[in-house]
Amino acid sequence: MPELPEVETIKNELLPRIVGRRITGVEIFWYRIVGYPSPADFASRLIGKEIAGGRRRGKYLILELNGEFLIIHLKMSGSLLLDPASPELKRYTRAAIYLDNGATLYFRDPRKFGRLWLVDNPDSVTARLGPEPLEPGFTPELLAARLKNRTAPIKAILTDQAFIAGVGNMYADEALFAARIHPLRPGSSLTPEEIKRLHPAIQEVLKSAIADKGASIENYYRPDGNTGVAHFQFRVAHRGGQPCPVCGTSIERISVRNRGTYFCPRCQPLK
DNA sequence: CCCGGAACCTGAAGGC
DNA sequence: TGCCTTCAGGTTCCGG
Repeated sequence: MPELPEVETIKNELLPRIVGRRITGVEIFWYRIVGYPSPADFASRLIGKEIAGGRRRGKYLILELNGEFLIIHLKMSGSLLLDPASPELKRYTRAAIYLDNGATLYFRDPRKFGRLWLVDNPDSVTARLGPEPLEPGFTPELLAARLKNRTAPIKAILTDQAFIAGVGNMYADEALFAARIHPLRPGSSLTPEEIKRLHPAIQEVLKSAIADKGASIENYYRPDGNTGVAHFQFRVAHRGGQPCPVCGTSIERISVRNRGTYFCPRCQPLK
């Protein structure tokens, strides 16, 4: 599932190959992946546009098209593939964007949750997002201030995109393990010491995963069709029943807000 | 404002 | 073997 490190990897690997290219054609194979405008307008307005640059905001990829913005969210199972070597990966293509150098950008998404928007102002899509966890503005003090008055489980808070942008299910579990905090602890109950551990833990798990080109759990592929290796570094995420790498206790799996949540009951006690 | 649960999807996995 | 059910999860929407 693409979270911040996966989208960052896609951005890093895709942009050098598409910036400066002009869009010559667009096909939509599943209309509901187009969030705005209508699929027909989306396609006709894209044709002729040049890809001038791009950036990431949370889990969104934003392509700049000289005054307009193509915004992409991969949700659970989406990939952006640029002429992948394996023809197998062209299955589940929901949209194709043809470029003036003969390359094709495939939007692959088996579960059809992904979305594409073509807008004049990116804020119309991303305005609700909280701070970027790897930007200087995300400080321990900001984290502490935002946790006040939050009674939901810390796991649910960390995956709330309005709280922090880009952290999803896997990296929330990894950060809480690194900070030795039980996922069900109410946000406002965290002590100053715990917040001091949690802040760098969030940044470190994200940076480490970016260095490993993302985690290939389920359907994550890089633009060339390769996978990432970050999941081999996971200490608790998706490791239910395996021994904790710190103390050997069996990793537990519980459900928090209907999301699979992995933690070590000994390293992350509820108290 | 904040919290929790349903809905959107479909392939994979498990039960019988 | 095969049908049926359940699960997975990012985000939005809705009710409390």
